[in-house]
Amino acid sequence: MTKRYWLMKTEPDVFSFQDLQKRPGKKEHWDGVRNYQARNFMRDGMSVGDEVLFYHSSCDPAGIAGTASIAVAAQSDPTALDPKSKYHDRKASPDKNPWVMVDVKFLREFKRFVTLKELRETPGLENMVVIRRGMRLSIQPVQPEEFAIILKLGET
DNA sequence: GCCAACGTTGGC
DNA sequence: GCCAACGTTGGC
Repeated sequence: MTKRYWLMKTEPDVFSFQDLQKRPGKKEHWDGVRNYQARNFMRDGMSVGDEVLFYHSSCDPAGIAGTASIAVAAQSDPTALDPKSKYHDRKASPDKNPWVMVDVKFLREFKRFVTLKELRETPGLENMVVIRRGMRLSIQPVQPEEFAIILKLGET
């Protein structure tokens, strides 16, 4: 299977790229996704080895901190079944849990944080999902050409 | 803190 | 199955 590219959003106050780097094995479960479109990307699209732009949202400035990879493909998300979790879904049950998570592994921190403003201004990124008005999807596909352009921005 | 955009919920 | 109300996201 060919490698795919993704963008994954997180609020750095909750879980940042630096937090990921500090985790054992630099890996963490990407749990708590409760949107079907994002779930479908994880479940149907993501494979081990896919590369991810790690996006910080709801902060100033918003933008991409670095890259990660998919370490484990979609698996059942146990937080949906945990009444104590803030991601608990009362409609989910062990034999019918609609929610999945993947494991994400820290790959490389950019030399330079690439802001959303810069994404908007960079030729070749005009069709990126993340710059679309009103776009709230927390997991988005990224074109290989877009990924390459952003890598170059982050490393120079 | 504002508010536009969007997804979800629930009454009918 | 429609759609108004509501809640959330997230840039500014």
